[in-house]
Amino acid sequence: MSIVDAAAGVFCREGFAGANIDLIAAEAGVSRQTVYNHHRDKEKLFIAVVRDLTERCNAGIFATIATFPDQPGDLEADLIAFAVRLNQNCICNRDGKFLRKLIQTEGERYPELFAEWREQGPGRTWPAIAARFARLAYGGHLTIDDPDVAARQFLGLVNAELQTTFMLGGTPSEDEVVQSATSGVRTFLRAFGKRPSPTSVKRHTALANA
Amino acid sequence: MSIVDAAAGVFCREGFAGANIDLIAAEAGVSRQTVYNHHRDKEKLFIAVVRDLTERCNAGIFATIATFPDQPGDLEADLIAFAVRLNQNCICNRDGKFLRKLIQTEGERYPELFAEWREQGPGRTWPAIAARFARLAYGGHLTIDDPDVAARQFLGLVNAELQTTFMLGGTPSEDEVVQSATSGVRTFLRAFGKRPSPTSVKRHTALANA
DNA sequence: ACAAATTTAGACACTCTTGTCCAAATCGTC
DNA sequence: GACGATTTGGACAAGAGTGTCTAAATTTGT
Repeated sequence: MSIVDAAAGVFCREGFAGANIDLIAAEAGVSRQTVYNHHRDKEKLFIAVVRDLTERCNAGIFATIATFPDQPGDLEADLIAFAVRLNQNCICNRDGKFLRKLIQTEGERYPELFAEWREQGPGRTWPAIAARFARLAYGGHLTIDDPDVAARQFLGLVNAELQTTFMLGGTPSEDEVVQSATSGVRTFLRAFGKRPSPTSVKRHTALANA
Repeated sequence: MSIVDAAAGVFCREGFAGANIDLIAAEAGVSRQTVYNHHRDKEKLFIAVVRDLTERCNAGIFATIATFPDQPGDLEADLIAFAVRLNQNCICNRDGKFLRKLIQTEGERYPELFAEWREQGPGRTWPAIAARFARLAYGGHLTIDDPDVAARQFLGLVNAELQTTFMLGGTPSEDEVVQSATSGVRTFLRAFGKRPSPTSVKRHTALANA
């Protein structure tokens, strides 16, 4: 395991102040001196860790966004599968857990560093997801006013059941992820889905609602 | 300011390991020795802080749940107002912010302590909110399958726009809270609200949906 | 005003951690 | 096998923090 990987784990478990360079070195399987050779001091090492996690997580998220259903066959099933992928590959995996925890615990101590994350992360991924929803709406598969809002609500819904687990730093089971995604997508489609018109493909109807 | 209050602030800012008893004493306006007189050691003090926050937050949440709209005049406006109250009085206030941060940062270090919180907090408040939604559904104002799921989705929706701010430990502005609650409730009602039947009061229709 | 309880300031021992230094060992490459 | 670069382990100084102790000061109740 690389030094940065080991450091990520220790920083997450112990926090910045509690993290011990000896322990990081031991978990990385190198001597303490090597840690200091590669990264001048504890703070530089921490910054390297966050940058590394941000990059890897972003890559994963964009790769997953690329699998967003464009020409849905069964929209419900496709969205559920997408939500599950997003959770399993980007949010519940090691990198996602670590990055989330570091942001929560040390975000206030390094405003510039995490402002960077905010721009590169949510600032780029949310619009990307919103664009995919806009495309579905344009194609007549959804009825959406504001794609940005819809995208954030989609994420809020499919993670609604996992909040407590996330808070405590736990990893939800595959079952829980599927459960939450399923009920989340169902609600999402009740709000934004087209009303049952199984035949028409190109009609771009807006359903008045009150 | 009491010792426990000062300790809450310092533990939140610095984390458990980084918190300094001298600093806590100074912010509380007492001598270090007094801190040790009241709370045997750092860990006992930390536990006292979490217990205190949990109690106060729970009290606030239940007080706010008591204002849940039972006989809604304008359901949308009533739910938005409720969501805003919940956020302002229980989640965005000092206690809420502190408790959330302590759970996120130290949750894994004190499993029993935070298991207690989980039982007393989400374990009791979520069902309470679900019960209020069930009542609205029973009264014919909403169409809900599973009130527990609906309650969690309601919370996920009205907070959907505030996630990033929460993550970084910030406090959303009143405007942001209202914005998020408004679009969240609108979506919630699109999914669970009764379809436009402005006259009938007691008809308990279930709308098939695909 | 007096006695008991509490608080205070400071000194103190102890532990832990960071970051540096250096000589010996190990590794990679030719 | 030899040479340069890297790694290693250990010692080390400096600083910071915890928790204890004590004698003096202050508060509290009566």
